[in-house]
Amino acid sequence: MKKPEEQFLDYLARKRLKNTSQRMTILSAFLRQKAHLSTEEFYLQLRKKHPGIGYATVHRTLKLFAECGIASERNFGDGQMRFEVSLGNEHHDHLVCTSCGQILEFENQQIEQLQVDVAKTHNFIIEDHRLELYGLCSACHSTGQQSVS
Amino acid sequence: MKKPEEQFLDYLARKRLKNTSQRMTILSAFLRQKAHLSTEEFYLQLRKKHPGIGYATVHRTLKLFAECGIASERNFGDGQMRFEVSLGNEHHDHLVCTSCGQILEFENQQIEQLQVDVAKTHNFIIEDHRLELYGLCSACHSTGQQSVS
DNA sequence: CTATAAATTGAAATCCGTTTTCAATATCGT
DNA sequence: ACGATATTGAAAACGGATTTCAATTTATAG
Ligand SMILES: [Mn+2]
Ligand SMILES: [Mn+2]
Ligand SMILES: [Zn+2]
Ligand SMILES: [Zn+2]
Repeated sequence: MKKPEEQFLDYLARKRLKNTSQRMTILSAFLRQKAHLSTEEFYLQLRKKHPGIGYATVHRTLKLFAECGIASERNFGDGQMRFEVSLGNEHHDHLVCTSCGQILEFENQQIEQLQVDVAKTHNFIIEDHRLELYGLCSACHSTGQQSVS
Repeated sequence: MKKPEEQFLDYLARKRLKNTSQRMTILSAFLRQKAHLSTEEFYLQLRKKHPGIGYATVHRTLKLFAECGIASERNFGDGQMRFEVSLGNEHHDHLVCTSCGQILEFENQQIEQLQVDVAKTHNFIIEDHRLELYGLCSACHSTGQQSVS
C-alpha cells in the first residue's frame, strides 16, 4: 500500500500537474478527517487553520483526490456530494440514520458475491455499486425519535 | 391492490387537496410510462399531447405521486431525480449501464434478507434502502463500448 | 344555483450546490 | 533567472429543483 502523499504526487506527475502548497495543505487536512464530509463542511473546517485557501481550490482538489483513488465520492441523497478517505480503507457500504444523520459502515461478503451472481445472470459487467440502508440508528430509535419528514 | 386513480383521489381527499383536470391528465400519462423518467423527460413527453400543462405543475404532481405511493423517486447519480410507477410494481433494485444508460431491474430475496441481518447486528431499523450496480450492459460490452469517462 | 374561501395553475423568479471563467500569481524545466 | 504552463481565489455561470405570485379554478355552504 503506497502512502497517500506519494500516490498523489505520482498522480500529479503523471498528469503533468503541479505540486502546490494549497494541494498539500488540503491533502494533509483531508487525511486527518474521519468521514463523509461535504465540500462545504470540509472547507469550513479547513478555513479555521488556513483562511487563505479558496472554496474553488478545495473543490478542485477533492475531485483530484477522487480521481487518483485517495478519496471516494459518496451521495447519500441529501443533495450534497460527500468525500471520504478511501486509500487504506476497505470497500464498504453504509447505514444512514435518517434522524440524526449518523453514518455507520459495514461490509458483507455474501452480499458482494450475490451482486456478482445477479450481474452474471444479466450478462452485465459490474464497474461499481452502491448499497445504502436508510433508517434509524440504535440511539435514535431507542429514544423514540422519528425520522425527519 | 387499489387502483391508482382511486388511491390518488383518496389521497387528495385526505389532504383536502383538489381534483383538477391537470392532475388527472398527468396521472393517466404517468401510468402509461414504462420507466425511470426524469421530470424534464416526462414533461417533454406530456407536452406533445397537452401543451397547456406547465412544468411546475408536472413537478408538483409527480411529487404528490411519490407521497401517496403511486410513484417511486429514484436517483441514479446523474444529477436528476427520476420517477417510476411503483403501485403494482414489486420492490426491485437496478443495474445501470454507464455506457448507454439502459436500466435493468432485478430482485434478489437473499440480498434483501442479508440486509435485514446486517441491520440487526447494528441494532438499526431499516426504513428504506438502495442497491444499484453500475457497469456495462450486455449490448455495450459485447460491442466493445467503453463507459463514458 | 350563487357566493365565498381555499387551493391550483403557469410563468417567471429564486434557490443552492456545483462548476467554470478570468486575470493575477506560482511552479518548474531549461 | 526566463518563459511556458498550470494554479489560484473571487465572482459569475450553470442546472435542476423549488417557490412566488397574480389569475383562475375548485369545493363547500347558503
Ligand atoms: Mn464510508
Ligand atoms: Mn425500476
Ligand atoms: Zn440516528
Ligand atoms: Zn449499455
